[in-house]
Amino acid sequence: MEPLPRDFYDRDTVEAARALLGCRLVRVLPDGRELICRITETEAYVGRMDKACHAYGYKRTPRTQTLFAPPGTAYIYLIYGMYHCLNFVTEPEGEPSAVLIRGAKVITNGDIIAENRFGCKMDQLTPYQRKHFLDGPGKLCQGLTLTRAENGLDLTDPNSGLYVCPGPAPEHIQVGKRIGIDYAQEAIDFPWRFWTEE
DNA sequence: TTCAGGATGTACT
DNA sequence: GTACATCCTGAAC
Repeated sequence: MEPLPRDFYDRDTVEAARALLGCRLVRVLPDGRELICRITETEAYVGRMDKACHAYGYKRTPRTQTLFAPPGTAYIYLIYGMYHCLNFVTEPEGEPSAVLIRGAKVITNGDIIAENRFGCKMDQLTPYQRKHFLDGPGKLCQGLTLTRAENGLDLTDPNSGLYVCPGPAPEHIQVGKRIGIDYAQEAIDFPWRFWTEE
């Protein structure tokens, strides 16, 4: 399948966050194996005016540098010292904005993802582990072996190791406040989190 | 099913 | 030194 073009990301971040639900996230490992899942949960972050965004007010630091890259770039950072979060840069280059990928469902190679997450095959997981398999940003990155080494990858390049393909849009989309941004004052209440049960 | 606590490193004040 | 776009475990209910 063809990766989504740069145009897909070159637009309003909140729109992009909605549009990404149902799309296929493809991670190509160095050995060529493909881990594919369906995006089920996203959040929008807009540096121009959103206090929850790392690059709020166009703040440029070594970490936020990637947010100023062209749309369709992967922004991956370390959180809480142990986990990583995957984002897709959006809007025209120079507008530091991105969509956080918060959750997904496995489509192919679940056993490899389970190995990355828990060190065992899919069928060894407890019901709890299975139910909450990739329903968090840290879990997703752990399952797909995404770290800061993958920060800056070009999502429109099928050879980059990480790209996104179109998928069926979900029929029902839920909307709510974003998670874990209690410090962000008025931005706490922005309804910029989107998810689907499908 | 919910809850508290700890793990862990870096960015930035 | 403090906060952080988190996750897992184990105990209580």
